[in-house]
Amino acid sequence: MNTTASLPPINALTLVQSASLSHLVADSIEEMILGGTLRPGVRLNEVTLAQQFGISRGPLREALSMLEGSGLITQEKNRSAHVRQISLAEAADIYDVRAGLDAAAGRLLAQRISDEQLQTLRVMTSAMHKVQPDDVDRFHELNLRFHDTIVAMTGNAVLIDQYRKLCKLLVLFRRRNLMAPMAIPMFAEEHATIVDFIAERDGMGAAEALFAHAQGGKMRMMKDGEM
Amino acid sequence: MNTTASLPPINALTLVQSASLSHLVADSIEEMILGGTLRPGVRLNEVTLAQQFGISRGPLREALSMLEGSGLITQEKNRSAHVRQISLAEAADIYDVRAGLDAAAGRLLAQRISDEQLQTLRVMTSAMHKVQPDDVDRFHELNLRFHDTIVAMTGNAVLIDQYRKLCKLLVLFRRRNLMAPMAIPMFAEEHATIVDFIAERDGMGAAEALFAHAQGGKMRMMKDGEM
DNA sequence: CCGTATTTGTCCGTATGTATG
DNA sequence: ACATACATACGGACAAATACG
Repeated sequence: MNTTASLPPINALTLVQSASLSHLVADSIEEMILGGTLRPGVRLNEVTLAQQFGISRGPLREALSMLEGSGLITQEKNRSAHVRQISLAEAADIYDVRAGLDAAAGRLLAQRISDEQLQTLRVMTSAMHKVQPDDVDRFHELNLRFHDTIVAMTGNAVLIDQYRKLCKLLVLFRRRNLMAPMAIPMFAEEHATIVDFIAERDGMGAAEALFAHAQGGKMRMMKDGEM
Repeated sequence: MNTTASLPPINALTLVQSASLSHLVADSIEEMILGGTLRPGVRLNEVTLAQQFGISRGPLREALSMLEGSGLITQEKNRSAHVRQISLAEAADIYDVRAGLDAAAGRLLAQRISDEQLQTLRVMTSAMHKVQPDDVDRFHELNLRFHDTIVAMTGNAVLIDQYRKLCKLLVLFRRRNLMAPMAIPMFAEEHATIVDFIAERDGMGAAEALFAHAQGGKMRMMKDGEM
């Protein structure tokens, strides 16, 4: 039992006892970062954070160690931890790696996709075709889900893990993913093409299409960055 | 000052003050794992380890948290940490992801390689052609270095980081990388082909060749595993 | 299956050195 | 140069879970 007051902290850390406190807190901080409560560059004071969560410094420091490993925060010796800031150049690097993982996922999935999975992808692409041309947010969400689904369908836990970690990092990049409304139909069309390659079991074609598709996204991001 | 004895522990943790104790210890444990001092499956007792390093449990637990994040150890609540064991299926997954990163690296490098870098790669491939057919270990080392060099030459820090983490994980796979001596010339030839693609700035060709090359390695590994 | 020993998870107090205004 | 805030690390403590005989 806690000897301290342990009033209901920021998030409900209770209820789940399957994971250790440090894991719970790490997940909680991660949510706060990804959700925008803790913005990039924000300083993370150990005592303050520990008090907010109603825990001691020990588990909190362990949580910070984990978060540093996943790249969500940075730590320098004897200096406070900070929520990581991703520069334009770093974001470009992440985009490139993610493109590589996208391509790998497509290639692998083309070797092993089931009819049912294919059906799911088809439903997703048709849904994207129906998005209102000005509903950029909606399309952006569907786009992320489409690519995540392709990765998830490979069943490769290592790939899924790495891919999602990269996606999380991109949230730390300051610029919002601006997508020109007129680019939406083209994007939807590219998705359909990708699914076609996978359906034909053309791993190479799928990989190429996915990489090019991702590179297109990167280019738009870079262009925004220069402005 | 240390109030404890702090006799020279297993490794020399002193001298470097740029990183925190937990980082130093994490690196040290990582070395012990990769070097074979700590074999897969070995139980890691907190107090014992802490005593061996001459530190307290706090920093040691932080180090373990980091190592869990990089996949070198596993932790379950209320149970000792263990050096991770990689199953055949997991190794296969890792091989696939690494193949994807290899392909991505080749594709990126084809876009930006310098003449000097190209020269370096050519030297490496010619060195591989000259390896004695029975010197499997030597070739294996050159092989790892060749691929690491391609990745490193991209200058993409994220890619380099992920790639090397995956390579480390494969060390935890129990089976040694058996390579049939007769396969060596073929491997060397494939490397030469890959460099040719990169030299021609054919990113797609390089990616395909690298992925196929890596898949070949995976196949041999899987076959050994089944025996 | 039970009782005991071990080990982890967590907290607290404290000392020390490093950064910051 | 000084004071304050803070991170780093130590050590002791104890409950609870686990491992063991």
